[in-house]
Amino acid sequence: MKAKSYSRQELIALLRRQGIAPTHQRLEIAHVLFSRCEHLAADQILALVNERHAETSKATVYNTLNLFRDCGLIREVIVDPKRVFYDPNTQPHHHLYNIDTGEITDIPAADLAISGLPDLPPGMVTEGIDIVVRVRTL
Amino acid sequence: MKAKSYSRQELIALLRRQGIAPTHQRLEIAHVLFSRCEHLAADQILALVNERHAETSKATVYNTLNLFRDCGLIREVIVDPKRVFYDPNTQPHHHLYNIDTGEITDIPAADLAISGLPDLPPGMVTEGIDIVVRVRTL
DNA sequence: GCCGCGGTTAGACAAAGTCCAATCTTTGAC
DNA sequence: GTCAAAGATTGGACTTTGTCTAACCGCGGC
Repeated sequence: MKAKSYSRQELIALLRRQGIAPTHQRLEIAHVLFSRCEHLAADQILALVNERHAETSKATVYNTLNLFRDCGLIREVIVDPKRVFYDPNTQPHHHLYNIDTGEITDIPAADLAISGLPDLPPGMVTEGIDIVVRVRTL
Repeated sequence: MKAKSYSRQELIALLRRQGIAPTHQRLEIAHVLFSRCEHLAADQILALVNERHAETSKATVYNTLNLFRDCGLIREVIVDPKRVFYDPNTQPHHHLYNIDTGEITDIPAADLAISGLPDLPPGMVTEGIDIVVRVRTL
């Protein structure tokens, strides 16, 4: 849960390292994503980015999120069939999902072990293993 | 992977046991779901049910799937942000998801163990733990 | 036969996300 | 700094998945 506040220069460097041109809009979106440790959906990001003055369109938010995802800067979290959440934490970890509140919490993968997984069919590679612990409030 | 073919009477009994009135449409949908061991999305079920002669509407398919889900007859599988899949297998199990083909395969939970899960915050109960192994074809 | 109640329906609607062609920025070469 | 090419952004139309609604159907009980 590094709530690190990235400087403009750090964000620019972060994007350039992935070969991404650091446009104004992308920096705004990166700032929203990386300066807080939440799991945000596209519409929330759109709202946050345009909070002060509207300058980023819906299309750009989606383009940018997909770009960041493809570059491995962020991860998609698929727990709610209604919308995708984006996770700035790219460390191996899993999720606790509160069905009632919609709240998503990280579970570090470090101290977690899964045993007994079957062998993969030949010609397949594991992209990742996602564990979602679905909880309800009593 | 019981590819059991349920008789009409068995399906009726199955629904009645859950207090569900066995209407024609519900039986058709139950038949499609339980007579094959696949993970189907709502639109696929709609198409399959109306294959011979159209007699079930989109609204009824969605109503019925939600009803079956609430009664525990089927499970939702959330792996693809585009659509929910419905799983007639209610035994504890997890999923292998092929990102490229969209194919979903069951992983029995029996021989699988997870250790090191953190304690839940107080006042919360686990509804279920879903593991998704995302694979790619080489 | 008639009533009432649940189930079904078409179609309108909503929300998430994609696509497109026009326009604007960024960048690298000079 | 200037300029052109390449790349990014945009509004709005569109698609897809799923929900809602109000009318309608059908069946059991009387």
